[in-house]
Amino acid sequence: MLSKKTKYGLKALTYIAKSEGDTPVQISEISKNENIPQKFLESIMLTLRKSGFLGSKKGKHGGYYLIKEPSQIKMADVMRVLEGPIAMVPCVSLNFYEKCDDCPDEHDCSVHKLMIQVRDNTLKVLRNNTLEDLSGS
Amino acid sequence: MLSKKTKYGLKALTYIAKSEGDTPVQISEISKNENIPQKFLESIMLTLRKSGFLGSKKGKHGGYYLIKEPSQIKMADVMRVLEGPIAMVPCVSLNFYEKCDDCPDEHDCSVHKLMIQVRDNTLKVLRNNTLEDLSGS
DNA sequence: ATTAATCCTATCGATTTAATAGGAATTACA
DNA sequence: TGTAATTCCTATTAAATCGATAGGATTAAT
Repeated sequence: MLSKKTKYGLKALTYIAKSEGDTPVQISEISKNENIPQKFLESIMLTLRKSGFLGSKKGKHGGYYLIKEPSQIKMADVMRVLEGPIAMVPCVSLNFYEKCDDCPDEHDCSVHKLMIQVRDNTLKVLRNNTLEDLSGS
Repeated sequence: MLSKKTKYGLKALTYIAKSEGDTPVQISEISKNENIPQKFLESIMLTLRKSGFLGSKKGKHGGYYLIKEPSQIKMADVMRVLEGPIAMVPCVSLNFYEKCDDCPDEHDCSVHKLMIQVRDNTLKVLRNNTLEDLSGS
């Protein structure tokens, strides 16, 4: 299941991408229009800024803006920051690999084999889709 | 993330499929060979039996056996029983659909569009793979 | 100054997960 | 007939995670 954090984060990024204005977009505006609890969204925006997807301007008339072109923001990268690993088991994760406690040899594990296929197909989608694709009509 | 429940369940099914004997396979045997806590595995086997994947024999020399041919057991079906929805958001789930609280119109939701693609690709893999594929060398 | 915004850390309650406990029911077999 | 071995069933627990909130500190525009 996708966490609300990720869902809200994706919606917020899409909202900003669609805004296209010069002025930064405020949390309160996104919160209202996308029905996201404001305080929760605050913490998500903070994460996205610290991960290099967003820039921010503080104080009155402040807000958030994209740092890169929407077409350069891959969903796979956003997902990794907000949701964590894309793989369904750590032993097939490219960026968050961990050995399983119970598997003596993961090359001989049926779950491993299946989950590699799932990962590859999910990754294909998430690498192909950029923020531009999400925010396009 | 795949739950341990699902992971253990898949491993157990694979183990039984590989056993090929006439006698039912016991929980204690699976538990030892696959490093799965026995009591936990008990409850998982119960679920798999009640969902129609396994039959059981009680008492001494009892155990579990497959009811269908491994080639007839689709991973998508097993996953739905053990893990729940395959979709990452309920609003794109085929079998567990639920409307989102925050979306006035899900056809206008960027997350929705993306997650449909993810679901379709995941489903493709999970429908293509049967227990036979998992248990084959 | 005042107002309006982001920034930051901590915390809380609810839910889910992984696992365990403790026995009841059933069957094989000596 | 009795004992051991197994599945069956329900309840409980401990830990982790999730969604959200609290309360201010900091910064900038006017």
